[in-house]
Amino acid sequence: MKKELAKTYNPKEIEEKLYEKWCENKYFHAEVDESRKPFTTVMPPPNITGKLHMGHAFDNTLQDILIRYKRMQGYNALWIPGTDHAAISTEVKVTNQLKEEGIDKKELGREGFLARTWQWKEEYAGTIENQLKKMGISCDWDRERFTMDEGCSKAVEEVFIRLYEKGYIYKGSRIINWCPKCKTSLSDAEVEHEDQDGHFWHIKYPVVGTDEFLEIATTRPETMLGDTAIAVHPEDERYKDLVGKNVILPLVNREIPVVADAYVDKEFGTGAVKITPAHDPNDFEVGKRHNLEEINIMNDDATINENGGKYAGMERYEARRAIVKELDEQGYLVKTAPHMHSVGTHDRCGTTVEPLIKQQWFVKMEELAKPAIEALKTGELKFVPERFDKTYLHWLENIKDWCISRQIWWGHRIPAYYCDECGEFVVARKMPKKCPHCGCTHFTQDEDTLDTWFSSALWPFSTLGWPEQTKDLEYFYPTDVLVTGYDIIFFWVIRMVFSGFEHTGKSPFHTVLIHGLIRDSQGRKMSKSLGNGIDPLDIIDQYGADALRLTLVTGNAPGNDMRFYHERVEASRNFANKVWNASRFILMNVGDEGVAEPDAKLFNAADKWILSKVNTLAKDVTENMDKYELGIAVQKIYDFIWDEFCDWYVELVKYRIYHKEEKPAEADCALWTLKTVLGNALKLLHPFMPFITEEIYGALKPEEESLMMSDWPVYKEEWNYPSDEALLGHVKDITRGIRNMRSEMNVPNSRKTKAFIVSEDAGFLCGLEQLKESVQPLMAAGDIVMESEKKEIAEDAVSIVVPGATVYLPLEDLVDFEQERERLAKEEDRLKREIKRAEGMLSNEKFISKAPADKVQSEREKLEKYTQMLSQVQERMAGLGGCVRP
RNA sequence: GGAGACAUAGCUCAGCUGGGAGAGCAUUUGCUUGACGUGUAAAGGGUCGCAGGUUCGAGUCCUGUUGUCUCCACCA
Repeated sequence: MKKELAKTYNPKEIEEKLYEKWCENKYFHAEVDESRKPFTTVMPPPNITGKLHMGHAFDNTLQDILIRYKRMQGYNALWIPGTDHAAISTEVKVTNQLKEEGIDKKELGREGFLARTWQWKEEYAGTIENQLKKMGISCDWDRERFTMDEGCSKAVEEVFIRLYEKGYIYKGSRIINWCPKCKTSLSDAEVEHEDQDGHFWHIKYPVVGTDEFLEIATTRPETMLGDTAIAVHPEDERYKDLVGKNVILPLVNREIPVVADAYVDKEFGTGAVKITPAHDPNDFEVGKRHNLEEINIMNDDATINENGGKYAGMERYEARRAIVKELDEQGYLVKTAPHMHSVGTHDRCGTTVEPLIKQQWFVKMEELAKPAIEALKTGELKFVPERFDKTYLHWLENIKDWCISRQIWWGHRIPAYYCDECGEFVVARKMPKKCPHCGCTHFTQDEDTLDTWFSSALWPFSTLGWPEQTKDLEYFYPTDVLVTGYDIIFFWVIRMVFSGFEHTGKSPFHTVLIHGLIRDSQGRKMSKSLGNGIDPLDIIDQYGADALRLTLVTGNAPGNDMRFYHERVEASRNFANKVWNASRFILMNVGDEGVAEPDAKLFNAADKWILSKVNTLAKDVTENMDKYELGIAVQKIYDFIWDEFCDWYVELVKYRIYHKEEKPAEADCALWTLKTVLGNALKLLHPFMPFITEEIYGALKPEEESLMMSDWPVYKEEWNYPSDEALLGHVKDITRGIRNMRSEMNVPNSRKTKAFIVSEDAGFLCGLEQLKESVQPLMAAGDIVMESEKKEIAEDAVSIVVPGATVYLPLEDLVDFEQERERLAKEEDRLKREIKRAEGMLSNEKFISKAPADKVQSEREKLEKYTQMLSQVQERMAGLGGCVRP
């Protein structure tokens, strides 16, 4: 049953239909099957905070290419999709949505808020699923997961309890990053440092018992309300006498000691530092060393609390201004200098983070990090490209304990229960019956939830059933490749790796394929605030999913960022159209009844050449795919289809097709080869452009069920035809030479000329003879005359010298002999230079002795070739000499 | 302060383990050739940032240098 294809490719007509077919036939679904090898990957779960952006399209396209490739290779390919609850981000979004409706989140209460957030989740997870489907993503929808679904939640609870029981999770009062807007603690990774213009305020403190002053400098004067010491360097001569003495804290009028601590940099500022243990991580450490009091001066919303005396109730920057003003009025402010400093901000809301001392839950990282470091060193885990090893190792080797508790509602609640009587807590799977400390029977669960990355860290195994030892887990785990952007190596990749080792004893994947960011045409990050984001669905709507996918994977090296602009998608769309039309031509000619495989002896050189080419292409592409060089792989396929198959083979085949009646056997060779080579090319292209390839393949081989489930092409020894490749190489050289000449001389295409091809190579002439009719139109030749030596060729002809042959085009009146002579002289010059170069290399003894034999050999061959060409040119020039026209 | 990346044709970028510089777009000029003008044939355009080094040979490896960007880091 033959299908008619439309004149231009219209993606909309086929994409949805094909995706439905794939789903209906369960092609994306994988089950345990011991007879086959699994290939597993888990999708980095997109946040349910909104629609997918171009980065997601990129990430998922790469994964889809790999999974489709492996599926065709015969692996039992499993790709698990899902979404992430994105704790803080989602909570912020829902809170804002409520605010717009005039509802305060607190009014709703925890339960009400969670119910509302689940609604949000349903809506957005649906949108995301839809978007992924439009992109052609072949993940197993039957296994779609959510980081807060039952199974993932169970895994989270189990991990928390196990880590607690092993002593890796502890509750402690430590200085943490606090977001005053979201009113929650944050991990170090969630804090972004940005340089801001600020001030350096120099303040002098009276030294008790003297009339001296000690000058310090600070960027955050409001924190002086919580100062409990001044620190100087122990070897700082300037301040040696002051160590041990006290100073008066201005405004507050508290006496605080001067301590010596090596943390202080003598060269920086005044060399004396105010110490606020409750509001600075370093000061906190200094405070611990010197047993200093920790005075918390701030409320959770970053207003000053009752410890701030008369500043209590003021917002932090308001307090700063008031304090500076007052210091100035009272003569304590020495000077104010502009100062650029780094300010920590919350990566989700941009609010300046406040370091505060809080009771929080932490994961002790040192031990957990060890196997993750080791894995990279032993090769159990590798990054592509390798340079990300350093990023990974640097982070792990300097890792600090992970603050995992968050003071928000949307997330996994911490399984710790506090006794209502004595306040002691119990970590347990269920609410305990009786307090082991006091016997009380009433408990309250910890209000905090876990960092969103705590659950995504378990994603590669929680989605396969862990903590149960399921068949899925046994068969599909460890997964194979993880594809993700370099921006979440710290957040996610590292945490998955150490979690994998800790809970399953294995690395969760052997390879991490890292990609970059998609930027706009000017190289800027796509962001909501800039409004420069491009919606992948808009692109799909305009150009089709395949064009989008091809754009995302072309011309990009792993790990590098990419600029996205319409011209690139247009180029991809044009390629899709090219494939479509070449296929249309083939389908029109192949006919309904199909073509039987001809006897190999009947193939002509062009057939063998293209079979040989597609054969090596399969081999090369496979190698590139295995090295994750997807951009190189697709470039080779693109070049093959367009430059070799369409521009040469299809053209070379037309003569035989149009003369089918006379010589049916020859036409069949052409048709069979067209169909076969196209089929293989479609297979190779399929992972990149799944829709168009599947559609065409369905028309080309209606007897087969599906392209996506067909076999990946492998190299065949019987399709290796080196001599035909060489012959076609010559034919192309000659054709290009003729076209070039005609173009230069402005010969209209309608004017066909004879072409005399003179060569001493009988084999070549014989091969060419076979292709004569096929090749004639490409050379715009009315006839081709082949001769072993120059005979009766009109004097008024131009000559084209190619390796092994000279071509004469009798262009009669068009030939300007002066011009022809000049051209030949230029050619002679060029060849002489080439010969000189080759001779130079070959006369270099070191080259002969040190270079690989095949390089030396190829230089010799070049020398021979050029020498021969030179004599052809010179012969022609001599022949021309006798007939100079006045 | 530490680490990394990039610097190649007018623009955006490829170039894998070193062996005569490539693509797409843009520009110029032909072509209604029975799949495609979303096409086709041709042309112009590069001291591969700079300086050294290793090598028979460097866009590719090493060192230094300049410029741009990114990440990490507690300099108050």
